[in-house]
Amino acid sequence: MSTREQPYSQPQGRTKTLPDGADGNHPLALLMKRWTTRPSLSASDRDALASLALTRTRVQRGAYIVREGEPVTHCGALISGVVVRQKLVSTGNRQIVAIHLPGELVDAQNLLLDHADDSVQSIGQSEVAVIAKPTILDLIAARPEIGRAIWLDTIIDASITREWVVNMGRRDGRGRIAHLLCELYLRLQAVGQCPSDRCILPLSQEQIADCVGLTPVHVNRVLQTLRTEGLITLRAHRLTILNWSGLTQVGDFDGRYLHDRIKV
Amino acid sequence: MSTREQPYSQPQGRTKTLPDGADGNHPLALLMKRWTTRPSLSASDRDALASLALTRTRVQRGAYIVREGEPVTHCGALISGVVVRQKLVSTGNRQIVAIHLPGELVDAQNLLLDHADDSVQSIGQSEVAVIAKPTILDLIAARPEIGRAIWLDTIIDASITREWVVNMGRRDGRGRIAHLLCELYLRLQAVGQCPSDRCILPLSQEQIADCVGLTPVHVNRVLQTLRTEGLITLRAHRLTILNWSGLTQVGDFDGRYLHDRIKV
DNA sequence: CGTTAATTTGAGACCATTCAATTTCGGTGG
DNA sequence: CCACCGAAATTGAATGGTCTCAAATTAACG
Repeated sequence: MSTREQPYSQPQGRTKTLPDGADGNHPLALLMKRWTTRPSLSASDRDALASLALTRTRVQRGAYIVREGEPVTHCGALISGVVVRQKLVSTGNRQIVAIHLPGELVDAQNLLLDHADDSVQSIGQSEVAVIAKPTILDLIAARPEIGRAIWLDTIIDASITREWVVNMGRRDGRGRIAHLLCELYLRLQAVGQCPSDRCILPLSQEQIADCVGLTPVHVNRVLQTLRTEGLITLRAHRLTILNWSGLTQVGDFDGRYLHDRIKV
Repeated sequence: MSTREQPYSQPQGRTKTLPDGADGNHPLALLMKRWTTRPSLSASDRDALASLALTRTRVQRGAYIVREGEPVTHCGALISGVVVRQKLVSTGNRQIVAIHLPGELVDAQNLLLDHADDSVQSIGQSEVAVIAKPTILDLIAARPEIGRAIWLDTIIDASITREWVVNMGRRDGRGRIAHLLCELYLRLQAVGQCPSDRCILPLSQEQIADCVGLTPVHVNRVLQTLRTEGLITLRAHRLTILNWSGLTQVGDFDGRYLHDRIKV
């Protein structure tokens, strides 16, 4: 529900340019790894990606990467951290419409639009590879396979959003939260953030509430029931799945809508 | 909520092939008209579209055009009628995740996917231009601008879906229904189905309920309040907007998320 | 180790659901 | 043209899920 996030920060104040490849990996390494299996990019396509002009930036917790209504000049690929897309309603309440994990494009859908129609905000601290819009559009024009890969990414994002509509429309609080946890667990696993049955869930209860359309108070109570039923453990951002089949049952979860965002 | 739709019909039984251009217009006329303004296709691109191999089919009320989980072999463009995308949950309840109007692609997102992840069902009777998936993919490869047009369409669909998430997550019944009516009114207007402040709203109250995540009973009660407050008239599928600014206020409606799906 | 954010708890009010039963409506055949 | 039928819309009353509004407790962070 929160509208009281971090105060709006100016673009120049929100990020910090880092030396390229500060951690020894290419900033787009996760993205390219993802795209080798499914859209199956050629080696030369991958080279083109690798030599793309980009700025590696660090985004502070709560800072905005894109603001609703702004003209779209850049496109971002998430390197590390977690980022949410969100919209505000007139009462000031917030609805999160998507969660982005490392290796995903943060606002590919804005490439063909003049103005962003939602905001992108960083949970915790994150790193983003920022690429100028014309750079990406030229790349797509020159290399159709990369264009297809990006298109496929937006299609899978859309599929996830549709499942969220189902989640909010036809499941009660228990189901919604269980479903969200199942999705995030699989997606975190796909990007190597779940060594075992436990993972770091970077969302607060208030942010979970903004994902599933409930109040933080009610999210709290639902999580307690999931805990006492032995389905999960969750505290201090550490989520453990104690009973996967039970959780999928409560959440009516079938991961096929995630397509290539999970390991099959 | 209904699971009791028309009984499942076999593909061969559900449609009827019509002579091409039975009404004097090209089946893709609306689509091409839409794409001349915004993605601004060239004349040769439009020619390529006009000579595309397609089958014009009539779809009976309640029949399925795509079934969830099926392999995707075709893509459809809606010529006339109204069609919904939907998913079922384990309780048997239905959630409608999108509404498609004439001139829109019905399952463009499935072009890059192996299996459909939701079903497409015809409200009332409709006509669809069915195009084989390889035909479309070849066209996109040969004419990147058409690929972009289709991509933009999927992006706008995704934007609408995100607004639906907001609608279900952060608005009460009144707001949800008012918002849906505002959206449909503008979109129907964009395809020339609203000569004045009145239009044909082809959804039953039960179908409205499945769009906004409520029960038909509650939709009925909400509609009554909207009527008694002098905002709308709605009976027998005939919707009249009596007080547009009042309705947009109740629905917290800002149509920018519709992008090119409305006339500006 | 203090300060702020996040989580937890309680009780009452309210929105929406459930489950029928009833009425109206649109279309059909006599 | 009327009688009829099934689908859609409407109504009622009781139940239940979720919200609201605090206040208290716990955890996170510099």
